[in-house]
Amino acid sequence: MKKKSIQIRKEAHTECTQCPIRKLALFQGVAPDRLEWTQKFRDQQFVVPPKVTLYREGSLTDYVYTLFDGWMVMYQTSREGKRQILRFALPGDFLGFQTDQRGMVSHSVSALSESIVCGFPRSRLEEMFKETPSLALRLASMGSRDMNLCQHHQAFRSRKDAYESIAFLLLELFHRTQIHMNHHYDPKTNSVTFPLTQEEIGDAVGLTNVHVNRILRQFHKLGLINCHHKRLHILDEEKLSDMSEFDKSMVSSNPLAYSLDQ
Amino acid sequence: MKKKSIQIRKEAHTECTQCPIRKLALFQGVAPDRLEWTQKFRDQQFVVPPKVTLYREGSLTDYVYTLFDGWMVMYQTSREGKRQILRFALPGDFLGFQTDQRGMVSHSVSALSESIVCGFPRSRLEEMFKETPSLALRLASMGSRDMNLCQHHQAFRSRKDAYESIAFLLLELFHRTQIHMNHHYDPKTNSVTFPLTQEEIGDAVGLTNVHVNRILRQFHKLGLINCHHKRLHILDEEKLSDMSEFDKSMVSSNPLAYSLDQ
DNA sequence: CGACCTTTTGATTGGCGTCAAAATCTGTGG
DNA sequence: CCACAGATTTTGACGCCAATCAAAAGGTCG
Repeated sequence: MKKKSIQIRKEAHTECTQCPIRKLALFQGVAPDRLEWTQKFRDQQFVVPPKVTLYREGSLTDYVYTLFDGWMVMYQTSREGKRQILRFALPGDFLGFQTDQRGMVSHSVSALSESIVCGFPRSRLEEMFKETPSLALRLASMGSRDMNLCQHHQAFRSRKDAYESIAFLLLELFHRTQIHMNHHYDPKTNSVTFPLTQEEIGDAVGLTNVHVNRILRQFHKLGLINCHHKRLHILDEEKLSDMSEFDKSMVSSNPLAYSLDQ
Repeated sequence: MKKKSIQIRKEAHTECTQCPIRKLALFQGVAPDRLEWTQKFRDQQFVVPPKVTLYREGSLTDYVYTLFDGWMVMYQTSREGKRQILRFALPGDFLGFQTDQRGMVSHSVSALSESIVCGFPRSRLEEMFKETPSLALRLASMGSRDMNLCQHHQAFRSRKDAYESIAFLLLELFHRTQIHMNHHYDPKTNSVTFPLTQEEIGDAVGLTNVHVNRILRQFHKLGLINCHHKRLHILDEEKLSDMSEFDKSMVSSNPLAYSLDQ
């Protein structure tokens, strides 16, 4: 196990332009004066190199995080040491809020590609909610989106075969990538950067890498996708969407309760 | 399809002693004066007869609910009309907060046994959060518990075989029932009331009723459980717990972030 | 160039779905 | 209290999707 230590960036000021907090989903729609106020709480930015773990399941974390750039995985480790991927975190996602009743996070988070995260002291969350109640609602709403996705996976797990599961995951990531990482999207080829290995896809949808490979080859043969060199081309979104019952609205970044949104 | 209309109880005052709001998980730990204040928002109590739907997926609900008494199911309906059970709601559970980005609830809720729910206007949630920020945190925490459970199911879905899935569900319900429905628990026989059919179990864990039956018969033969007449006896919790990697802490009712709890 | 990771392909196995039918339980009306 | 209809449980035979085992063929990076 390679284990580099996490680097802490000095002087967050210079980073602001690179990663304007304004663009992050969590803070969208918060009034500008409030926004400045929340900036006070911003604590430290980290660079997390690939394969390095941000936090490990079972630990008592003092921080919650916002992912600024990069791809990360949220996973649990089974008794036998196998990695169970819960979901992939993309820029704008919030990490580490969920804990069990002892305050321990229930999953680990590692970087797939070099990632930049922003830490926020957990102890100040309540203070922040008091000042900016809409933030609490927004956090809850992001939680709802995650919950909806998670529930969807749970509900359709055994009804879905390998084709459906994989098609769904590809579309989910394809769309989520476009929402917050437009610079990675190439409209000419309808493709996005896609750093996952087939094994990681398998760990996410609950299939072996071998079977994932068979399905992907099929998709390629049928002219639905083209996936090479860390780049995913969607050639026939229509068909993929049909076979997986994928609904864009499920990955929308702003699932706020309607009556609270006005 | 039988379809009785939902009865609305007049004069909530008389119900207070029956279903003291003080005991509900959502309001545990809230200061008494605040508690009175939240009572203002309590709106209507409903009795939902068995098989009647409280709300249907895709609707714009004006209320969120707390389940006071009874068993309910949260489910989604697939394209082919099959019911996909997400989870079972037990007294103390909060229902209907999650919505998608259009404000529509993503699941339906129906009563398994005669149930009593308490409606709360969604439009007043923000107001309430402002007055009582800890309530927002508590709501988020309950959401975290659900999310943890949901994630667990998602993560281990394909690693778990039928034995493990069913053992886990039985233990989950066994413990959750004890938390809020102690009057249903019989320490003599280590049993609880258990209104689920084998088909409902199957819909929840993603197996056919036929296969659920085979597994339950096995469990019975091995002396692990005894399930008859709407009553579940746990005979060998040790073995069930081992085989399903069940952890009591996952269903604990008070999963509040540790650093916020003081 | 060599070690290691990832992708690809084939052969075999097994868990669970599907289909079918019988047995048992439940409750409702006469 | 019995009778009967519908729901639920139980059991058997058979088939298929994806796991497992094995091994070869690229790819990538130091």
